[in-house]
Amino acid sequence: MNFTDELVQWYLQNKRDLPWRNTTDAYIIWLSEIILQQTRVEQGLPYFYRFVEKYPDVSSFAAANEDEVLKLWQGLGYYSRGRNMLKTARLVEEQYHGKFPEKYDDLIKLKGIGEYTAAAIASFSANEAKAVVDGNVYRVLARFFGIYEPINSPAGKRNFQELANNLLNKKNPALHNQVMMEFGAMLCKPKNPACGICPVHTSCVAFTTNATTALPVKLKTVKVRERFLNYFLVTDGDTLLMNKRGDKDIWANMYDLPLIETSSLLPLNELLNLSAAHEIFGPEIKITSQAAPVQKHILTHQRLYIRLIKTETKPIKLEVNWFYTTVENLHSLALPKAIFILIKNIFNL
DNA sequence: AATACGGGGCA
DNA sequence: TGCCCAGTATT
Repeated sequence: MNFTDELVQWYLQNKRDLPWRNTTDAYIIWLSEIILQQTRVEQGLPYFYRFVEKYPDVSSFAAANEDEVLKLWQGLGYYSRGRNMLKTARLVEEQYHGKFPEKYDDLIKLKGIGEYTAAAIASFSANEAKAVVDGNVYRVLARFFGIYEPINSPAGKRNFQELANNLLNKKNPALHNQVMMEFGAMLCKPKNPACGICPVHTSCVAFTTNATTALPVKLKTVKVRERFLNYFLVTDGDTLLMNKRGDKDIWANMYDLPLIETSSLLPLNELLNLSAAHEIFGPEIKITSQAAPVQKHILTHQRLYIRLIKTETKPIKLEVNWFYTTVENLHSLALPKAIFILIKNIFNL
């Protein structure tokens, strides 16, 4: 038996009894598929029952108002799904006279229905030969065939869809699609896959090369943190106040200036009214100038908004890592690029 | 081509 | 915490 035939046998013996598998009503399948987008079956199940009960057909859904739909959706997340459903129900009621479309090319045009959902509805309701590729299918294919191409790159998505299409059993697309997803959800799980009882593990590249935990590959979006760095330039022209940075943060052990970090860009007067500012300079701070406009500085994981505030007020208290140095001596201190840029024009560095 | 959009389960 | 879940729309 080949790969997919093995999985069909596994499926027939191990599948869950899920309510949307007992119908070919495109409307009911649509309900289930929208609810299950990025949502675990166990979490979506109670919502599915409530929606079917309240809106047994497209016409009743189309007659609902948005508040009502969103109330029923409450707690499920991704609320645009609910809003899009109402739009789609009304459009189907109008243009399809209440009969939910079953063809992929019609479905893909509807709000809230993308490639996956269109393929799912078309195959489950009318056995149209379209292969579904959801998170489960990505994982099963990446592992079994040992594909290291990222599943969330445009090229990767195309290639996995193409592979899924080639694998699709054209005689029974509905069964094939259910098999692939159920296998991924129940056995070839993201964590702790049950390879020991897997019917195809001897021919699975990931299993035989001990790479199940490495697959599928997913490009992680480097999440960029925003930080607002308010530096104070305390100088008489010949000396200035410096800070030696700690070893945990960016620019570890390098030198910058007295700093107040905020979680947003504060107006200058609000900044100077912070208790942090008062602790350093006392209640009366004389600002010479905001020496530079806010500078944007891009790091790999951080977006820094940096500004320099020049003051004549001497701090009433020095932090442990603060010290006065001469402008001459700046040449011997390791300054981050952003800090160097900030002060180079002031001291003709 | 990236990012926003949610809440929950799991290691 | 970080990852992932029967993805899609928007910028």
